[in-house]
Amino acid sequence: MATADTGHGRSPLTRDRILAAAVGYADQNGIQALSMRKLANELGFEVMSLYNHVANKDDILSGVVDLVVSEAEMPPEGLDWRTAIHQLIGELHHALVRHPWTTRLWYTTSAGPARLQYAERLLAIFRAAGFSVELTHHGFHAVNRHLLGFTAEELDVRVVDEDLKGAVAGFLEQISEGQYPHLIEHANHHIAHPTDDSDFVFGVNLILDGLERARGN
Amino acid sequence: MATADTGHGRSPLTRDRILAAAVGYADQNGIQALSMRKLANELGFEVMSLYNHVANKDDILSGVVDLVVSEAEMPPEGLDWRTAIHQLIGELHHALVRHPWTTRLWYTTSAGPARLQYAERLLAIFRAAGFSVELTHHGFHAVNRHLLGFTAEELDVRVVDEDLKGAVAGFLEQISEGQYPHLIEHANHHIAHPTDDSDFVFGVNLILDGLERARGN
DNA sequence: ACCTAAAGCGTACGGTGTACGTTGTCAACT
DNA sequence: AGTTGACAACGTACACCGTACGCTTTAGGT
Repeated sequence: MATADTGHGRSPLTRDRILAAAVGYADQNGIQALSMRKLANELGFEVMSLYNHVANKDDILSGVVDLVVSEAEMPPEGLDWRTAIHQLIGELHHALVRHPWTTRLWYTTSAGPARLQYAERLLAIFRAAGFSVELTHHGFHAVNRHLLGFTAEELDVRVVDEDLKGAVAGFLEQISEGQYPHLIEHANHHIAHPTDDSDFVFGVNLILDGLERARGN
Repeated sequence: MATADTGHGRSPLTRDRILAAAVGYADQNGIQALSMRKLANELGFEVMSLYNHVANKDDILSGVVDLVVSEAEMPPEGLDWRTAIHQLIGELHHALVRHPWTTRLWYTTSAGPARLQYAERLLAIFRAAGFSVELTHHGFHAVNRHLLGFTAEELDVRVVDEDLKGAVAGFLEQISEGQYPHLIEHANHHIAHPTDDSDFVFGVNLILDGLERARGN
């Protein structure tokens, strides 16, 4: 036989197989629907067998986030620093959008190798561009916040989708005629100009421009 | 008797009392420890009695977030727009820090009146300052991202607290000697310069400066 | 004094994560 | 070739979760 098996006619369980199945399940049914039982069932094993390969559910959650992050390609060396940053977090942004449930897991899971590598690279780009440790610190966090926050809000709005006009504008007008005029204006802007990648880029440039001016050039 | 009671010697349950107790419990034990049973026990009632005053647990979670947001005082009218924004989100920042579990609930709960009022006010300040709908849109989201992201990261780091040196720097050096030099530099910066409100303000100004330049003055 | 509507109570159901003891199946060694 | 030991898979069991539903108690209006 080509692969080892357990005698039940299926290849053995693996941490990687478990994590991959978890990502697939979360993509399909949402992260809140993911349970150890359902995941085991998906894989054709019993629940407790998973625990031979992962420590616990938190371990799985941290693992899947890292797996998603690892989908983002690192930019090539030698790029202009602004281009490098745009490429780096653009890649990550797309990975997060492909797996929308990742953002809400970001701050509650521990960082794996892929996330550490991403952070290392982002910091390295700033430093190589001549920014001080101080400004690099601010830039790193600002870019991170933008990445996570933008993606979270984008997906927040996307959930409502077509119901935006009915649910938001209608809801607001119903709650109190004219009490939230700017909120209605804002909602209408969302309807007229759906969020896209150019909004993401705009936010990044807001930060990068500010950093450049902060170091005085 | 001064207040109506149920004959068991305690005043009747109320949505507000439930929400207040939930905030207290979450402050004490963390939001993940909050269950309907524990909350009922805290209040001296049985679980199902809560459901006479709140729709379900999600309703409670949305309610407590709104209660926390309502702690933030609105800035007085007539302020310089930048000062108004700094005051508004500074207040909100402090409210979120007082109840650290709020940030992770932000994007998963539905907005109540306090949150709507906050959004309305923030948008109004931008518009009154003469920003276009378009730039107001970007500004609103950028400031929001900063507020939520900064607070989340700040609390993330605070959890590790004293162990920062041992857990982060030590951990990284152990994982691989010199593989993450910039990450170590970054961690050391965190140790040497603990995050404080000036970092928060720096991030806000990065955004506001960028917006001002974007409209061309 | 009676009736009614609301609030509190208790039980029960289907789900969760995971500890623990048992069983089966390989790999290595005698 | 036979034995043994490690380890993966299994199944049961436990404590907990959110909440549906029916019953009991209470307060207020007549």
